[in-house]
Amino acid sequence: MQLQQLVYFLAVAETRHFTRAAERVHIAQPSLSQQIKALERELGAELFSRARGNIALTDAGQALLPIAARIIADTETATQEVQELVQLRRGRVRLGATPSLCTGLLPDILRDYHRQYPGIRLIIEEGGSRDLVRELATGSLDLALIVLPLQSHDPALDATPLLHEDLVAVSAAGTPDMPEALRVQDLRDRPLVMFRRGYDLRELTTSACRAAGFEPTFAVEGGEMDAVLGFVGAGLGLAVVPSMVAERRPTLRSTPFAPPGLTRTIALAHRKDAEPPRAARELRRVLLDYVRTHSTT
Amino acid sequence: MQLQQLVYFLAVAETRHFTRAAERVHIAQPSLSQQIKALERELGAELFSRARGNIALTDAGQALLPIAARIIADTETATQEVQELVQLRRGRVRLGATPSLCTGLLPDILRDYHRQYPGIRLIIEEGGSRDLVRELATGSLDLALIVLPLQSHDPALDATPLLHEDLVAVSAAGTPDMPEALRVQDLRDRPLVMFRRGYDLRELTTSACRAAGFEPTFAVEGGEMDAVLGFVGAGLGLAVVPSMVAERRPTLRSTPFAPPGLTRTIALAHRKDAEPPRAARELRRVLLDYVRTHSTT
DNA sequence: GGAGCTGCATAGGTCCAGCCTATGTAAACG
DNA sequence: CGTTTACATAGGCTGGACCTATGCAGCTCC
Repeated sequence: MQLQQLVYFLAVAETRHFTRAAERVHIAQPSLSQQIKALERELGAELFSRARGNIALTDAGQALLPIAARIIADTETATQEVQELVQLRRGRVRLGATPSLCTGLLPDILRDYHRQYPGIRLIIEEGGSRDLVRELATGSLDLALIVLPLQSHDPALDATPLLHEDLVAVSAAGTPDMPEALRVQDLRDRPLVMFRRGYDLRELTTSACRAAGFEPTFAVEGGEMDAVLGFVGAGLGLAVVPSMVAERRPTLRSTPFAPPGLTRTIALAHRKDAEPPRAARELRRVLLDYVRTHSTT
Repeated sequence: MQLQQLVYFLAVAETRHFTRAAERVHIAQPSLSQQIKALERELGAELFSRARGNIALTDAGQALLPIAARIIADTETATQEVQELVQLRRGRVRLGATPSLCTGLLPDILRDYHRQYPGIRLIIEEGGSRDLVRELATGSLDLALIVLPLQSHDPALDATPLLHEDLVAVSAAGTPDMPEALRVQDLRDRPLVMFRRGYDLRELTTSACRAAGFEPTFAVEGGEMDAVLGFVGAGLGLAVVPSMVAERRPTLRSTPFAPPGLTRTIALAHRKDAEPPRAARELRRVLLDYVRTHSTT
């Protein structure tokens, strides 16, 4: 008995037609006839009654059918099971994240993940949420940490909220007139050091100002997180950044916002339509575990 | 993937030894190494860790092991299931027969058959020839004992004449004016107890009367064999039944028909286009044997 | 009714895969 | 350090799985 023969048998049983079954399994019809005949010879029983135009299973065929189907299904699960293991031994995960998360949250998590799966290459794409969402959609990312809510709400994305980040204002150590807590409208009189276009923090800050009734003024504009913090340290102005980032720069003064404060929600997103690769699912698990463990503390 | 490869894999997994595994499956050791390697290549993962003298399953191998074992076990049950059908240890026969045969001929034959093949379920369908022929054609019966000639002659049926039944007239014990032998035209003056529509005996009797030039009159009409015989016993009239049936009711008076007599031919029919299942072929053989043996006596 | 069509079976040829033997190689052991 | 053990590799052989071409039975359609 051969697995191929069982596949052929199933094809004939389903199509009730030798010629069409042969097409389905991509062999010539005589080859299929031969193989079915060989199987019948080995089992010592006819499997089909070959009435013209009406191929039907004999009782022997009916007895074989469920077992053959299970065998073939098992071969597929077998390869799949092994594949999943293989994919965790070597492979890659392409993860997108906002710059602030790349420096804040990710290092610890990626260290854990890499310790568990040293064969998996980690490919990090740093960018704003909008870019990341687009790359998720095109399939050039497996997972992405993005900021909610999504501007371009894509129903094909599954986004799980992960954590709420407090935003704070950072300023140079000797900046005068800094209150204990800042209100958004206090930013009206203070020039800001603003990130380049595309940063989620830029969108968030400007829209918060507009909601408070004014257009923010920029002392400097453009640059990544590091540059912005550098400009702030040089006294060019204030910047609004996640508290997690501010904590890593003790030389800068960090001022919280007055209640209700300014927060943003980070979510973990992936395409809904395609199951992510095993390595990516595993990273997702590690991420969710990490956040659940550390948010309770 | 090949079934052989899985067998080899299991052998190595169990013996933890390539050379001994090769002996067990009766191939040379290099062939086994090759096949295992081929399987590993196809799955994209090593299945064994080849430490000298200590062959062990990798995690991929462990994942494959139970599924491979199940697949191989399934192939064995598959052949076994079919074998059992072939060897008539298991299965069913669906046999159609006219009511008179069910009480007359069948019990003995079915007893013989069941003694020989106790694993075969016997499913008996009682009905008139016309119904039985239709069920043969649709495949809901394997074999049927029917009355010849067929009204709706179906060329797709193969009907082998089995035996000629003599028909006799049965009457209540005290019925007056009963001759030694009856002619069909004698029925003109005598009301009949008639079977329900669909009974072959009804068709046969009425058409015999019509052939003799008159329309029969019915004292009662409808009912199965038992009821008809009961009505006859109560003196409601005569009925025409197979002699075999009449013999089982010694309380009734049985009168033969004058030569050439009234007979009907019972035939064993099955579909011509599809070979009947093995169990049905065997029942056919038993039936023919029985009739041949007992008709000579 | 025969010409064409459909659809499975058969015939004959090709080629690859699975098996073989012979040999290589690496570890273990006295 | 030779010997043994045991798996891997090399290269040749053969059967079987596949192919194309053809046969043949039943059906349709003019």
